[in-house]
Amino acid sequence: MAARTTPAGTSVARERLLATASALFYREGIHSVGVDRIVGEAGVTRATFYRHFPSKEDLVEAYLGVEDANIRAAFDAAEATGAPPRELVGLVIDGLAEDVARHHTRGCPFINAAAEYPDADSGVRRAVAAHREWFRSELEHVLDAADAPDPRLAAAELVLVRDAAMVGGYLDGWERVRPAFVASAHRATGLPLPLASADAVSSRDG
Amino acid sequence: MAARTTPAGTSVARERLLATASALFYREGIHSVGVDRIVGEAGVTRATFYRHFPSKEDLVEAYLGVEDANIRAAFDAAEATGAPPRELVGLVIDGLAEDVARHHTRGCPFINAAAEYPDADSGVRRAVAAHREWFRSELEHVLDAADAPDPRLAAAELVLVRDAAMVGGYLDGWERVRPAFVASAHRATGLPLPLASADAVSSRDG
DNA sequence: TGAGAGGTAGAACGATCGTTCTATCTTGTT
DNA sequence: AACAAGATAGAACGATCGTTCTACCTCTCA
Repeated sequence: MAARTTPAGTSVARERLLATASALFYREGIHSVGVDRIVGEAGVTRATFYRHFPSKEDLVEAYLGVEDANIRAAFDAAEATGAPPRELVGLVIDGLAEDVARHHTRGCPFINAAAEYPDADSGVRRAVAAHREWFRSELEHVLDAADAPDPRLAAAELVLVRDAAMVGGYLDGWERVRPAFVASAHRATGLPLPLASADAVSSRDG
Repeated sequence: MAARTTPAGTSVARERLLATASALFYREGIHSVGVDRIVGEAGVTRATFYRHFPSKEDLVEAYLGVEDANIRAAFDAAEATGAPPRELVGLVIDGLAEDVARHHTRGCPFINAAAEYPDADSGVRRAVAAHREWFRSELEHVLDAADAPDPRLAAAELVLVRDAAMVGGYLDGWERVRPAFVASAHRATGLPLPLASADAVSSRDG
């Protein structure tokens, strides 16, 4: 066999394509962004594109994979703080709020993608479903460890509230949504609100 | 002047176009549905299309106008029952749940449209913003009449929860989302839960 | 050093996008 | 019956869609 100029499955061209496409897909929607735009802004040619991705849809799935990995990493980081379970719930909620406020100002990448892919059997929708199921069960796990009264219902409610926060943050502005999000999220856990967090809810934070 | 074969601004062709496009836009997304599809399924030709709508985007805005009118009509119907304010809140929540369960199984038309129109100044996004603002203030009005403790916050929370219910109903299935929606919605009002409604939450309903 | 394979370049494919064209038909008024 | 004007028909526009083509370049290993 022959030369491997980069580790298997990666290359600078692939990285640039994925990073460029991720930004464009998120900001402008998927069907609105053509392959010409992507290869143009990534500084590569169409042939290079199709050497790394069998089709545009594979690139879309890779984009969702990046988003999925980012969120998993954020959870891992929160858990790595070693905070006690009850505190971890607060960290997670704060982290979700921070994420919506700073990074996901154009809504949820998965919800937005699903809006453009009506076929539930498509690869994109499968990726969306898999991500959402992981997210829900991860929340349930965190809530269960914190002795929440009904972790399953609370996790489902948190998913709801977080979905809404991303949508509302995009369409109505985060500053208008933040109070409702914080109030709903903490109440959804079914856990008593720690004083420090209660203070954060009403006055400081950003 | 000359013949007016139909009332100003309407015609059977226009009605068919709007009805057909509304169904297609909602089910399959906006950019995914071409003018060919629309005129084909509506049984008219392109020239007819462009005689009634200056461009495809005008048709999209008309589609959102229909959705907006439908929801306003539902509110009017609920208010026309003459139910006392406190009961009206329950009627509205039940109505929203019913709507998600039966009619809006592919998510929220406005949220989905916004996912495809990143430009906040576009006509589509303006229509989305106008609808959302009306919806929020309508909820606030209903909650205020029912003596909710904080109508403004409660309305914002209800919008959040309803957004999430539509998204979640689409992506996760309504039966999985319903309990979380009902619980979150009633708690968001800040009002005590009437016994009859509490019963409905835990057992009956559909 | 040259063989060989993966990466890159840029033109070009057919299909479909939203839009516009001219010609024909329908309809109420004169 | 003749006319004016809106509605309809169907071909056709240029632009862009996702995809594929052949030629060239740039490496590692024999």
